[in-house]
Amino acid sequence: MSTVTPKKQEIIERPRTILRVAREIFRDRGYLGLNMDRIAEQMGVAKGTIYQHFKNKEEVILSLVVETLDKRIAMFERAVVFSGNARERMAAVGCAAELFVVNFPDHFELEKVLSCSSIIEKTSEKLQVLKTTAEMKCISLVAGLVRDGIASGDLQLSTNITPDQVVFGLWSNSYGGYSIMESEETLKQMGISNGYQLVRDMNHRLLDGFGWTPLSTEVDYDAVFEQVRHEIFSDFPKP
Amino acid sequence: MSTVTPKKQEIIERPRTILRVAREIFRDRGYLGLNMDRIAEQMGVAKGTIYQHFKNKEEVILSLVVETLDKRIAMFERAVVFSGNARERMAAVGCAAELFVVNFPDHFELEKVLSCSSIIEKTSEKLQVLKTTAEMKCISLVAGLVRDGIASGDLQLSTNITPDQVVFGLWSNSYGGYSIMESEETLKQMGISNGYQLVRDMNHRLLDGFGWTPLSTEVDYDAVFEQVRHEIFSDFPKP
DNA sequence: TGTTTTTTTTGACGTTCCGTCAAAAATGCG
DNA sequence: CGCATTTTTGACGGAACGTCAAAAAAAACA
Repeated sequence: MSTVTPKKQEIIERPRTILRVAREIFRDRGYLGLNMDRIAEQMGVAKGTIYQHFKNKEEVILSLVVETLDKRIAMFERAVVFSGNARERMAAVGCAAELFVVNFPDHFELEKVLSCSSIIEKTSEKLQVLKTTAEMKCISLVAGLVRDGIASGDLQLSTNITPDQVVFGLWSNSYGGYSIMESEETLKQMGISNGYQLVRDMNHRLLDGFGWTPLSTEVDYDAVFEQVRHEIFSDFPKP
Repeated sequence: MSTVTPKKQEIIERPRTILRVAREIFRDRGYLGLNMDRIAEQMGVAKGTIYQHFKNKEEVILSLVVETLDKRIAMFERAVVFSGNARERMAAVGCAAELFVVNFPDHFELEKVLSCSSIIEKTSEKLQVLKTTAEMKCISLVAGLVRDGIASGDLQLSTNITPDQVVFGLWSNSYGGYSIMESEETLKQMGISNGYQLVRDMNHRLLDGFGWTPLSTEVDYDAVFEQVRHEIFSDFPKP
């Protein structure tokens, strides 16, 4: 017999509470300011209690990332059904990706922490799979658009290039661009004022390089971007 | 009067020794295995001695990065004078960048550690400038090639795009690509076997997107890559 | 309701690593 | 050689991680 006593309920909700508090601390005090004692203190429980839900600090970090990845999936799913041709829908995904980065800035920071050597190794296989699965979900959504482009005849890929590889290119470019943008000093010295716009442009140029019509030199995809932002993502603050 | 006693000499050489030992430890035991006590032990000196040359652990990391950045500059300088048109010389730089990543794998790891929030803030302004300067040197070398392309008429940039922005695109794409490649699981699931080749291809496509002739669809830049590797970088192990 | 069993919480503890600093050792100079 | 200066040392305080036996709370039972 399993009745849900208030106590049980509290325990069930605890992991989410821990993550909520952890994210707040990370936002306010950065990675170095985020520690298990602080989470416990902020929650009004002892440290040992946290360790009943998370094996270690790294699992807290990874869980935060997975949590936000799910939000990104939801945004991508909204974007891919934008009404327009394949390249326009791809621009819609670009809009989703940008809004995601702007609205969940801690996600990107946390991803970078995870990417440091020997951090992810401390986490459980199960949680790692959760992350990879979420990533693959995003990738397959975008790859679907590439296939749509091929199906509609707007894109012809040479035989040695797969849709996944095109996705890899877009992902590389975006991930790299957003990473480099973090170093404001470098950006300033390069005379770049609007990094987001630039990442967008580079993605367009990349797709142009594959000959995916209509080319960005023929169509104003920035207009599409604005349209997507208003029609689909009006619930997100403007960048 | 300043005679160089053996003792003085030893002290002068110490910073380099520290970095050499630190790099060895990092290679062997990763970031978490690299600590000040270990460096001291490995060198046969007390920990306090290390702190006479480096303010803290973060400065050791940053110094390692600057040290390797200088090697990258040297490689880029060799690449840009490859005999060929501007796009071929750009391919030569791509070859240099790839050989650098392959031959100094710890550099990339260290860069990622540095990019974690609140790490770089612990280092001195002076050292940070050293890093930015080294980066800018690489950027300007590549930007020079873009200008060469424009000068020779092979590339026409729209008025709202600067050479530096093109460099930003190549850099984003490469940095992002190499980062994503670290996660072998994701790569495998995407069915990507040769990540380096892919990064190369994406860079070519990006430049194609800018209409920089001769396009990669017309010329086999992989052949140029091989030529550069043999003629200029024969002293580096094959990838 | 009172007692016993099970579950949950606690926080002191051992450990690791950082960065410091007063004392000790080594060096250089007259 | 003796003394002043420079350099080295490693014990120490502090911060954070993760553990675990003991205490407290909750649940089960009578």
